[in-house]
Amino acid sequence: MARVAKQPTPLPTSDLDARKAAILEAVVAEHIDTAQPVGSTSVAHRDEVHVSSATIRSEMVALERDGYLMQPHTSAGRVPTDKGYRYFVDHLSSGVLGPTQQHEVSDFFTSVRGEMEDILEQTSGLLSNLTSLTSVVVGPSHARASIRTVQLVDLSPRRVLVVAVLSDGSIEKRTLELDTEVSALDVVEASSQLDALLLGTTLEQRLEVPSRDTSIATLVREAVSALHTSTPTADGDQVFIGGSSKVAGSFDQVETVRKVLGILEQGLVVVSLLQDIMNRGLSVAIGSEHGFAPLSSCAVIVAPVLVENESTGAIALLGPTRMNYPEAMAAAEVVSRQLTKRLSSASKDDRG
Amino acid sequence: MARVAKQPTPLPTSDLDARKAAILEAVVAEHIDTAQPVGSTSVAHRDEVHVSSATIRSEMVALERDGYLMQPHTSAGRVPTDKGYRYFVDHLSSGVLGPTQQHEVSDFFTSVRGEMEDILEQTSGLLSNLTSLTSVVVGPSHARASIRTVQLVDLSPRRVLVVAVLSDGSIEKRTLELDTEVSALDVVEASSQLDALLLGTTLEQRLEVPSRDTSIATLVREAVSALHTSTPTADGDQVFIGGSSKVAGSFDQVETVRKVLGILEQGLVVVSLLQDIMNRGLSVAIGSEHGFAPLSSCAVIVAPVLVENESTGAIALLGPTRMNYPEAMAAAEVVSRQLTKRLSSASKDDRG
DNA sequence: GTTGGCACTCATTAGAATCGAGTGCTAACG
DNA sequence: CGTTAGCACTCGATTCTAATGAGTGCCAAC
Repeated sequence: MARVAKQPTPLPTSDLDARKAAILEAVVAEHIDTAQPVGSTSVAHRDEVHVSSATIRSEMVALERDGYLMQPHTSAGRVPTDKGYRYFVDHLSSGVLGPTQQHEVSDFFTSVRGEMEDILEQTSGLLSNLTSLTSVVVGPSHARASIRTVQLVDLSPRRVLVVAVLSDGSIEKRTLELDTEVSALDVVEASSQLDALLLGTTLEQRLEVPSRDTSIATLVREAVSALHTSTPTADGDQVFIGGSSKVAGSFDQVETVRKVLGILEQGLVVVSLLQDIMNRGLSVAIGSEHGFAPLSSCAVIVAPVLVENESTGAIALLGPTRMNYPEAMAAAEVVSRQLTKRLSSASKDDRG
Repeated sequence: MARVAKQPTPLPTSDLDARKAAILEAVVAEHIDTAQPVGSTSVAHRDEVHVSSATIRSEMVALERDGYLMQPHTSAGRVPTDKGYRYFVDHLSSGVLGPTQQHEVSDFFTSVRGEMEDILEQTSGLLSNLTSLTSVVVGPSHARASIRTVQLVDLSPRRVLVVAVLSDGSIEKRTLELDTEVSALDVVEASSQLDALLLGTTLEQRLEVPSRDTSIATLVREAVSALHTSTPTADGDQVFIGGSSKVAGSFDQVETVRKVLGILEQGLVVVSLLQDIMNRGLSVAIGSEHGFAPLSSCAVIVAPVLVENESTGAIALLGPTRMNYPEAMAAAEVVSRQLTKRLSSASKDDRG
């Protein structure tokens, strides 16, 4: 009972002796390179271990028995299982970005300009370029940001635009379609009432609006309720997907490509998948680990994007389970750090 | 030597006799259905023509000689060439949407709510659903819209947000990163100066800004220049792409899928392609017609979206050259009309 | 415990035979 | 003269078989 409280059985599934680990590493690395089942001799020719192929073979049957490897069919090489990749990721891989790529990242972050949305979108492209994987960037949520200013703009006698500027620099807008015409003066008056009313609140806060019946009061009420209604599409979150064409380079079954793309099209599904992975404290979800069947041949790498030490956004990489984990994880890690830095410096002294 | 003058002659390439046309139609229709080369007997069994397969064969050699059909190899059926599709589109296809789809469209447009961007994005999804093709929706340009309001919002002592509301309800924002701190009062003052200065102008108009050296004047100057700088990403145009997963369903070569997706990722390329097609007065560009080699196995259907009788936006469908033209063209046509109607009713009485 | 040797497995490849969809040609027919 | 039935022919696709060889598991020897 000392430290042998695993499952019901005390099999030391989480630790392999050094040689098994080395062999597993070799198999995974080789398979990532070649996308082919790898045999005992190819492992012997690498320099992770220096034993004969026969020895490797006998170790491999052990690794297969314990669920780290599998054979597509008798007399084929071995392929890592999800569990095998998991061990590789947890114990073995320690990737650093190549110097070229390091440069690419720092060049990017020193030169990128413009609004947050643009930066996030371009970051997504950067990640995808670095790794040849599809990337997902979820922008920081605006839920916490408070309202700095609200303004009404009359576009036409019956159409009024509500524009709210939040403390994080983002903007929410809603168009009101009115039943009756309003005068420009009423709009101005309602606008300043609104501004006073909402200043400092967040979009999530519900608040009591005096329900008088003047046209100005009606206008104010409608504007408030419109602002508090989230838009039908993205739930306030901004999702940027980069390099979806990379999906087609990752799988050779066109049907798999179609499925994965179909999922990527549903932004909300992707966001909640990432949320789920992060909630479970993972940074990598391999194959069946994320419990999302249509993506069972994919692995997802997630890294949080912190603002004021809270994780509000995320960057993710999506690719086949046989992706280059060290490289991809390193890329995600460094980009996440840089992006966090960028966003923090932008928000560190906001006037809430 | 009587009528044996083929090439440099006034051959009536643009008109086929009725039977040839019927046969061509049958071949195209069948090939759209089956994606296979179609033989003389399958044509004979359809009811476009009622002649024997032998007759059809001899007509087919003529159609092939004239470039409407081609054989992948001897002893295979015929496949339409781009020219064949072109004839089909110009002379033969006359599609109407099925009643179910008509309903889907009108339901959509009666129930869709929200901001322009959301509507455009959802329209893109609708089109893609209707046709099983990838759709591109290019939002109306804001170039013509005049400024209704400009406001400065101080986010932090050194960061000021410029928010411009345009007459079409769209918003442009720029963040200014200042070298020196500015007071909240200065921001307010600059804001009202800006508003007065820019009201009624468009983003394209360059205007003289008095270059005094007060901190307020500097702020105003920077704000104006920021607004006049277009964002690095989309050139003011908004592009919405829907159903990119449909690409994977349209081609069975994964490499083709990758190429097409790669192009779709470059929004600007797509937009200029659509522009080019429309400039040439086409509504359909088939295969090599659009002169864009990477998409030579694709056809593009474009329909303008009019605002105040000017074409400022566009909707497009992209698919394999063997797409269902009648259906796709009908869908593009009706959605374009509905969208135009929607946008016109929204802007018809804007206060410029 | 490690290794070389060896028999065995089985997907993949190559080649040969066959099939058959579809053609082009020709002769007969109305 | 246009249309059609008949027929020989072509050639990709399919099927089958045999050969290949990468890779394994086992065992005996080191």
